[in-house]
Amino acid sequence: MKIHNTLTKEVEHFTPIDSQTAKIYSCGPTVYDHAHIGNLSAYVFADMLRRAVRLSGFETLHVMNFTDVDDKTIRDSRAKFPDLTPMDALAKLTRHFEEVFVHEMREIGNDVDALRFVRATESIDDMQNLIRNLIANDVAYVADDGVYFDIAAYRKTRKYGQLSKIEIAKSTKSRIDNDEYDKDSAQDFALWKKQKDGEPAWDFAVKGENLRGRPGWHIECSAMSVRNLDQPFDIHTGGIDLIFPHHENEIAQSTAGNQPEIFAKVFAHNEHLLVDGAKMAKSKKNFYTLPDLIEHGFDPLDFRMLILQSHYRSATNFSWGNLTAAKNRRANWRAAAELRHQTSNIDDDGQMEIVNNLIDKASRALENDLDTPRTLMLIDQAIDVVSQNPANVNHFALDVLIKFIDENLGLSLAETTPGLMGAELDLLTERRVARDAKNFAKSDEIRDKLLAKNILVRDAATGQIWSRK
RNA sequence: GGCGCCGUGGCGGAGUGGUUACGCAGCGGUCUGCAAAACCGUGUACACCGGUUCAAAUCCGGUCGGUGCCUCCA
Repeated sequence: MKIHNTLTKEVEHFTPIDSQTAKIYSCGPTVYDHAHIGNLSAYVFADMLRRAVRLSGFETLHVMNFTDVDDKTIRDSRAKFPDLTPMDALAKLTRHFEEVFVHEMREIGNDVDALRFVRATESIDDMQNLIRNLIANDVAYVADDGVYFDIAAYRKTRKYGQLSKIEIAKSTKSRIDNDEYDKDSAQDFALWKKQKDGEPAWDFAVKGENLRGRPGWHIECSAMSVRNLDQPFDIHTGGIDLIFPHHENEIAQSTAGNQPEIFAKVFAHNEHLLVDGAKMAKSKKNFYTLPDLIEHGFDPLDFRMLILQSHYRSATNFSWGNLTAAKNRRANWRAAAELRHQTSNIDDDGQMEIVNNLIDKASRALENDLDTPRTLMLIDQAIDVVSQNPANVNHFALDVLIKFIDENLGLSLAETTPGLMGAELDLLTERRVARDAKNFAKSDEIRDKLLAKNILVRDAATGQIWSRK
């Protein structure tokens, strides 16, 4: 398959380093609140990437972290659970939002069972070992308030700024608290922060001293990825906003001193989801969450369809109109899938051949840097072929198509298109009898009843066809 | 200021030198007892200016507009 690599700015052929299993690391959520739908779109991308890698014949080992200790999780947990110890409060808040996150991931069709989740708070030892190693190699130093990465020292043997071409600070040893940077240039960043009042903290022995405190953000991902995937691993994913400083710093931490020079072979970044042409962000308050969408009457999978309709490297604009378009498209796909319950199977080799051909093309599109817009176009064509004439549906072709869609696009078509239940089926039969007797008043009445159950009935030449709204 | 990205029909969204993308919406029609369904048909789109070329939405230069990163951020 091919994938765009931010390191080279090119679409490259991809094969796993060990030629069999692709090792993927995705920067996961900071679990202090609901993710907004822009966050979620990044995870749809990560999920689609893993599916495409599998489609092209490789196994995957896909790790995603929970950032469950940082400024925000500490701030909110202290505010919400002031009576608990800082550590307990932190755990209580973050475990809750982990559950929320996993639930929402499932709802939007991401295969969480194919992921290995890792908590930052359960990887503290790995982070400390990495930091000790950096200190031993003179690319990190202990300051009053914590341990910092020394970019100037790093640049003596390695290149800083592979991804972002960021300007480096002229003065060395310039640093600020809280992972921060001077306005115009990259500066030393915190690897470890000494405990402040009321903060959760871990002991950290460095050169006979206990620097009790907690890890910086960047070191979390460096430690967790390498611990679970070894180094170098294949693909590192994230939103484009993580290119600098987060991924740049991960590379620096993981390639400094006596460590391998390559951290990850490919960095794959997704563009942002926009609202009114601007980036969705918590600080701007211009964001929506999944519960917002559900409240407006949309299914989480409508959101997935919306994301798939544009390429992951193009910024896409979110609007209710666009979401409606995605919803309608998905409804059309479901209506086609529902034909498997209500039409006779026709052994039409022509349909099978066309569908197989389109699926082939769709596979190639997905393997070509996740060309989902093109994939959707091809699926639309296949849907047309199979559902054009309800009297002539090749069920085998339809099943093959549904399976392809569910495995590679994650739209849960089979699951979301169950057959009708007893009472619903009875109504349908009643209506057919009424219609046959030309009792249209009654048949229309039953049609309304079914509509009230969100079942739409239409009368094709071959009989009634239903679909769920 | 530094480093980027983008401007396509009503809304989204592909395309990257010459051929209908596609979806949703709209419009016209067919079928139907009727129908919100289905089916058929339907859009002289590519920010602007200049250049290259037999030919440009597609390449080059410029202009205008939007937007992202450079604090945390998917």
